[in-house]
Amino acid sequence: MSLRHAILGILSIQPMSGYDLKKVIDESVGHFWSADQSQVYRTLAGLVEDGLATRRTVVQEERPNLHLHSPTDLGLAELDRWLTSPLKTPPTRDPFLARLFFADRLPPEEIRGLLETRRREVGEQLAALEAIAVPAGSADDLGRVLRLATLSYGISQARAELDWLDDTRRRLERITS
Amino acid sequence: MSLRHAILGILSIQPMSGYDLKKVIDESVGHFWSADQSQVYRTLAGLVEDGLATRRTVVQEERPNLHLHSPTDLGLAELDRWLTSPLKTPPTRDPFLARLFFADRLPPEEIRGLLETRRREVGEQLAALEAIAVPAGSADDLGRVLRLATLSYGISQARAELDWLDDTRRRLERITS
DNA sequence: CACCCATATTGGACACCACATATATGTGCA
DNA sequence: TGCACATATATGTGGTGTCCAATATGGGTG
Repeated sequence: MSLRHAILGILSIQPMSGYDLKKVIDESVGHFWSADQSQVYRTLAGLVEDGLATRRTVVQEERPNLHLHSPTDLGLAELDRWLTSPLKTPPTRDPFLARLFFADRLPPEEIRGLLETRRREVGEQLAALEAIAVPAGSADDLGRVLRLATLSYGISQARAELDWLDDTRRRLERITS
Repeated sequence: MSLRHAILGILSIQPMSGYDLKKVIDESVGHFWSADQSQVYRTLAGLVEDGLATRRTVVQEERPNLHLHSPTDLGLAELDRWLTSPLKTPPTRDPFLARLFFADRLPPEEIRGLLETRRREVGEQLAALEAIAVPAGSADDLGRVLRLATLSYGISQARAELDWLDDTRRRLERITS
């Protein structure tokens, strides 16, 4: 369960509501983490229940009330504990590769279609990553450098995949022609 | 739920028991798919229940009975349907990047530690991929080419990540020195 | 006026999966 | 004798997550 920690991390930068959190997750950390809206609220409730965060209700007259969440000292300690705990890498599980593995059941043009669709998707993904703006800051701001690094990770993986797609397409053409 | 389809795919190549299936998954498709043992049996039971596979019991005197599973025509049809159905790419969810994103809470040497640990892991992963033997076959066997492609995917992604790790480490050293 | 969108939170149902544990037995090693 | 390991299947439990839908209201567009 790392959504707890991702949320604690975001709240440690800026206290916010579940609604804001969902938006920040989609926009700022969406390239390496995602969360369902209802899961955000449930996780937030769990954090409060476990004493890792506090909830402050802000009454809004024209809107539903806002629940601003902040990490407690316990929450920040848990965040730091997580940051240095041994990390168990989740097993890769890639439906695209799964299909490609069994794709010899398909006619060659369908296989080409699989690769072309993937090329389009990865291209779009790459464009999206390159469009993400990281707030300006001094070049030696550690936080900024780290956030840029997570972005460039995605970009370099996407580029490598495009190269691989070219290679693979070429190899397939050689044997299906 | 794609485990169903991965299992149907494997069974379409060779009927086998849940026990064998678990081994094949770990050894042959482990670089892009994994499955818990109990999940394999449950999924297999589900496939039989839904008429996508049949179970043939092979009585063994000195061992527990073997349940050999084969896909039915319906199962093969479902496999082919899945192979060409629109593929929804699951959101990436990378705990390592999540940590790196918030790692400015840590002292610089801990951040270096994160990167070094990752470097070792990716290096091991790369070595494991390069060690996987793909059964020999003619160079124009479509299935073989596709299976090699899924392997080379993992290899190219791992290499790109090693390059990125070098870059990132260099950038961090420049600002924390 | 009707409709959709944005704001904001919550709950039910269900899927999938991991972890632990149970059962049964043969082989080989110390 | 005892232990671990391989073969082989199955269940219980709980955690994490998605999908869908309900609720409430203001603002903008057709």
